Amino acid sequence: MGSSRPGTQSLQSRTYRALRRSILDGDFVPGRAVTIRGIAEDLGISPTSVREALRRLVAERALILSATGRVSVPVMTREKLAELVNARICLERQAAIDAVPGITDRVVSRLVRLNRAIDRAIEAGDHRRYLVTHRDFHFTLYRVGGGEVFLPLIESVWLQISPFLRYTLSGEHRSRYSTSDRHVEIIEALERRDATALGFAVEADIRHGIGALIESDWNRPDDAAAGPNTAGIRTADRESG
Amino acid sequence: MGSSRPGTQSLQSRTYRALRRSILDGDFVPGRAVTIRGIAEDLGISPTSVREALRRLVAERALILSATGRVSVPVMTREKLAELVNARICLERQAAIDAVPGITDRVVSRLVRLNRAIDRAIEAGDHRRYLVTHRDFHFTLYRVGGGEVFLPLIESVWLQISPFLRYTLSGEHRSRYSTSDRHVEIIEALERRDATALGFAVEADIRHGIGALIESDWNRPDDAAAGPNTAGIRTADRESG
DNA sequence: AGCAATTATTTGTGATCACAAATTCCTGTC
DNA sequence: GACAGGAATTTGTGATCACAAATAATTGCT
Repeated sequence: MGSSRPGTQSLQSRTYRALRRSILDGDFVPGRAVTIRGIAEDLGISPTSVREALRRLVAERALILSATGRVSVPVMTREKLAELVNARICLERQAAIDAVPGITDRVVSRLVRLNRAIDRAIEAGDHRRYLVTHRDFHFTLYRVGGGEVFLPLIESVWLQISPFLRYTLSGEHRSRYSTSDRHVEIIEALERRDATALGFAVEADIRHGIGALIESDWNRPDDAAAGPNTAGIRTADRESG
Repeated sequence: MGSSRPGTQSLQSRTYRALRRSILDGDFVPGRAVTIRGIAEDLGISPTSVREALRRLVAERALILSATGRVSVPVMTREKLAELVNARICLERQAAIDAVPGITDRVVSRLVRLNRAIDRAIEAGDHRRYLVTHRDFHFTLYRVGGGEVFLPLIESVWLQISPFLRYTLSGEHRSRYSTSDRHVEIIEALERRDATALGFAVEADIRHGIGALIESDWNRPDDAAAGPNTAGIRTADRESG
């Protein structure tokens, strides 16, 4: 079909993954307009696949569709952020608890390793690396409990938070972040296979990690009104991490 | 754009809504293959819009995309159903609790009215009417708490359960269903504005309503292998209910 | 200069088409 | 009759195009 060699995924799917990754990595500025043709040109492909990729991201609430059919990166509101935090707590606590029966020492040691990588990224001030490793830590845990149901739901919530998270890691916010402390609690609960403690640790991690921003001056002067996209969508095509 | 008069929604969006409604109403049999061209012919439109509508439903996990690009109605497994029930409990308990501050007597009386409509539908043996009113009852409650975050997540879970629910209302299963009893508990908790009791009532409603099926002989001989779609997709285009 | 009206451009929409992969149907063989 | 092999059909994919709505740019007027 089309022009794909066997083994190669569809162009639309690769486009989707590239865009999603860019969103998760914080390359999409809230408020910016995203045009089909703009991305199609950046990627050197026809608008067809881009349209489908964008619509998929709209369906996952990573992007929003205006009444006139225009796609853009959603702007965060306090109410929405509070709801997203609630959703994260609901879903991720349950996903973590569901993971407990499947936890092995191997998984725990991997989480310990990822946690060290997170600390290194924070110390080095490497935003992107922090986001990647932090994401990897959480999803490594949630993946243990199986979950063709919970994971997509959680991913949708992360996609909605990610464009906003960009702010948390740039500038003065970074110093307030001691996320890894809570990760240690998570790891300790896992070592004891203590589901209840794990649930509280996950909730605390989320609440302290993001919830703190609700009351802070996060609504900084927008670089949102900036021009059209070209946000450096990296086409690198690896399985989601 | 295209050929739509102003005020009319896009064809793709109407197609999506029609398909989603059919899924929620139980017209889609698990395992059945859904083809782009098939639906396009049924609806008398070009494949383009249908493809986008289908992909959106795939993104929402209402349908699944095989490795070869084929779209079909997912087949339920015990594990997945257990996960879906867990997800419903997580999300809907929270959504209900979030609704409590916004509950008015007017909402409560509407729920009472809907609950009576559900009972009537059960007595009359009207499956479709039962599904519609039952859905209306739950989402009327969840909508009170605002929620541009929780509602889409809950809708995704409902879409995943719906094709399976078709079984619960046909044949011998119906007699076991006394869903409305739990709805009364929900209403009583709402009248007292008792968030904690409400949470338990919602959980009980979900667990008893669907959870009972996990242990029952729900995996009846499939009419799944039946021919291509043409499942009577009703094109009626009203705002989602 | 400030603002409204008009023109030009951009952008989403949906149809059509060519192509190749996947599926189905038919046939021939054992 | 069951099954493998091959032709015919179906199906998804992605590009291209015409069109109209929406946005941006320009012009003209006060």
